[in-house]
Amino acid sequence: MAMVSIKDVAAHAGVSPGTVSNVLNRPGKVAPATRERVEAAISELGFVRHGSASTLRAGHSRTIGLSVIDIGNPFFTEVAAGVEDVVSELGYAVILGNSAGSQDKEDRNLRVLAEHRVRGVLITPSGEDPARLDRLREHGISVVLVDHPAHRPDQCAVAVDDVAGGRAAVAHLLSKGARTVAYVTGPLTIRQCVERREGAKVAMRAAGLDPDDLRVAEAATMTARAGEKAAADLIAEGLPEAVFCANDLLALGVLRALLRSGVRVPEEVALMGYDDIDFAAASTVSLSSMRQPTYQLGRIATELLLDECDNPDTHAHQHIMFQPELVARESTQ
Amino acid sequence: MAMVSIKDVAAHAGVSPGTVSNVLNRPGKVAPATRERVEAAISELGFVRHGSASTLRAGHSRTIGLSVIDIGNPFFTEVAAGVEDVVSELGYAVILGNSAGSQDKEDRNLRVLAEHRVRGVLITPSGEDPARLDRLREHGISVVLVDHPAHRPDQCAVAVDDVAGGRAAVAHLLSKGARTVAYVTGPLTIRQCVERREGAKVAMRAAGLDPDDLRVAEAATMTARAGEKAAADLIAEGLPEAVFCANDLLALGVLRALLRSGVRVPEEVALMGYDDIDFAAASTVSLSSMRQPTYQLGRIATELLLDECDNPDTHAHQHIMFQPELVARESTQ
DNA sequence: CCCCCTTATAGAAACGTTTTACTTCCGGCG
DNA sequence: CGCCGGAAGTAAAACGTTTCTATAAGGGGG
Repeated sequence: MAMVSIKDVAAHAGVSPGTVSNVLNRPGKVAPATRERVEAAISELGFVRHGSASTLRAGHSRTIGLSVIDIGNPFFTEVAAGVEDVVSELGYAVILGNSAGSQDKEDRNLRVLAEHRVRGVLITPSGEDPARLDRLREHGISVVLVDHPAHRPDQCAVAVDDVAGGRAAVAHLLSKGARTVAYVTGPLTIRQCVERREGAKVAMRAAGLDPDDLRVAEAATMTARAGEKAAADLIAEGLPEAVFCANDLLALGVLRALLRSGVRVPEEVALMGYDDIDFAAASTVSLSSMRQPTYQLGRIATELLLDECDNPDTHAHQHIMFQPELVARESTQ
Repeated sequence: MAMVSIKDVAAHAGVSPGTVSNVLNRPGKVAPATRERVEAAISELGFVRHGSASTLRAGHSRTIGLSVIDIGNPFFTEVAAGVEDVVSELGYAVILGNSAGSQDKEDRNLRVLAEHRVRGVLITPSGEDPARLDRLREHGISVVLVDHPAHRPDQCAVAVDDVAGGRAAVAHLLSKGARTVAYVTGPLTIRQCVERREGAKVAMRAAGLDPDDLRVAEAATMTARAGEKAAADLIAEGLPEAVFCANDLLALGVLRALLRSGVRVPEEVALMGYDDIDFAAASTVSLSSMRQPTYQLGRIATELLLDECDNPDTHAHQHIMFQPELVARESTQ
C-alpha cells in the first residue's frame, strides 16, 4: 500500500514533479545527469505511474478495447493474438469484451469501454446497427472494424470477402458432385452468416441450380454443440448430399453427429467448414474449410487503429478486404 | 468530442455535482424527485462517467487483470469465459494479458496492470517466482492464483491436482498394457508440466517400473506444432508403447505426426492428452484426456477475487483444489 | 563586462470525479 | 415554544498526473 507518487520521487531526487513527469514522457527534454538521478529514485522507491491520473490529465489513455463475438472460437483467439502482439510492445493494455452474439452484452461492453476512455476500439460487431459505434466516435474514441466491412467512408475496416468465401465453398461442394446442399448457419443477425449464405446461392445459381433450394438450418449459436443439434435435425428431415457450415465449430459438431449416426463423410455427405481453425485439420475426418488471414486481421486492424489515434491529421482511412482461400481435405474428397 | 462532465449534468438538472455523484454511486441517498431529474439530464446529455477520474479519486478501479500463459489454448479461453461471465454483470472491465510462457512478457503485463491500478489480478503464473506477485500486493492489488496452488497462506488460489492427474493418466496407459512411456511436455519452467511428470513417475513406481525410465521430451511451447516436432523426434529415436502429453494441444500434434508417419493409434502407440478441450473428442482418433473444471476455475477464482476486494475484513482466503477426471476415448482403447 | 539567448527546471493550474464537512429545512418531542 | 435530529443537498478539497508559463542558470558574442 506504498502509494509512492511522483512527488515522492521528485523529493527523493531533489527535483520538481514536473521534471519527473518529463523523465517519464519526454526523456529527451531533461539533462542526462538529472534523468539518471530521477530514474534511480524511481526504481529505489518502486514508483509506478498512476495510469488513471495520467489519463485524466492527458486526456487519453494507453488502453484499447477489443470486442469480439465469441472468445471461445479459435478464430477470434487468433485475432486477439495478433492484437496482443502489436499492442504489448507499446505498453498498451487491452480490455477484452465478449459479446457472445448478444447486442445487449455488446452494448454493455461498449459502455464500459467508453467509461474507461479507451484510446480506440477494435470490434467485430454482433449486429448491423452502426449508430452504437457512432456514439463511441462522438466521445472521441476511434473505431476499427474487424472482420467486417466499413459502415462509412471515414472509418477503417479490415475484412474478408465472405460472399466470395461462401461461393467458393459451395462451388467446391458442387464440383464434387453434390446437387443438394444444406447451409448450417449461426444467427442470421450476424453479417458473416448472411453473406456466406449469399455466396452459397451465387454458386448454386452459377451451377444452374435454384438458389432457393439451398436448405438453411439456423443454429442459435456458432458452437459445436449447436452444430450437433442442427445435424440431428438434418438427419431427421433427410440428409442432403453436402453440408456447408458457417464456421468450423458448427462443422465439427455436424461431423460428430453425422459419424455418430453412422453417416459416412464424405461418401454420403460432403462437409465444409469455414475459418480453417487449427483443429479443422486434426478432426476425425479432416475438415475442408475456407482459410482466412486471421492473425493478420488482428495485427493490421490494430496498426490502423493506433495510426488513427496517434496521427489523426495524416491518417488515411483504409478499407482492407482479404480474399479467403479454399483448403480441401478429406471431408470433401 | 462532447466531453460532457458531471458538472454539465448538475447544471442541467439544477443540482450540485455532489448530488449527481450520489445519484451515480448511492442512489438511495437522494430524493426520488431529484434522482429522476438527474437521470433525465444524464440521458439527455449522453453523459458517460469518466472512469479514470473516478478511479483516481475513489482510489480503486472497476477493472481486473487476467494474465494467462497462452490465450490460444482453449483451456485458458474457457477460464476466460468463466471470468467474463462473472465480471460483466458488474460492469467491471477485464484487461487481458498473454504471457506466452515468457516471464519477461508476464512482467510487462503485470506492470501495465499495476499502472492501471486494477482492483485485482487473476493469474496463471508462468514461473515460480512469488516475488513479482508480492510486488502487486504491495500496491494494494489483490491476487488470486488460477490453476496454481497458493504461494502463501494469505492468498486465494484455485487449482487442480496435477500430480494426481499425471498419475491417473499414466496409470491408465499402463493398465492398457504399455510398459514404455514417453512424456511430451512443455517447458519445465511451467509448474503444471513438472507436476504432471511427477505424477507420471508415481504411477510408474506404483506399477513396479523405474520412474527414471520415463522418457521426457521437452517442447519449447505447448502447441500442436511443437507436439508434431516432438513426435518426429520420438519416431527417430524409437517409439514407446504409450505417450502422455502435458496438454491436448501437444497431444493433437503428436497424433497428427504419428498418423502421418503411418503409426497406428492406439494399436502401436497409446496416447493421452490433458485438459479435455472440446476438440479432443473430435480428433481423428478421439483423444483420451484428463478433464478439469475449467470454466468453474475462472468463475470461482473471480468470485474469490471480488470478495477479497469488496470485503477485505471478512474475507477468508481459500485454497481450492479440484481433482481432474479421466476421460477414456479411442486413443487408449 | 554586460546583455541576450538557450536550455533546464520549478511552480502552479487543471483534468473530472468522490467525499467530507457543513448548511438548510422540517417535523416532532420535551 | 424552543431545540434537537434527521434528511437532502451544497461547497470545497483532494486524488496524481501533465502541461503551460515563468524563472534561473549558463554561455557566447558584442
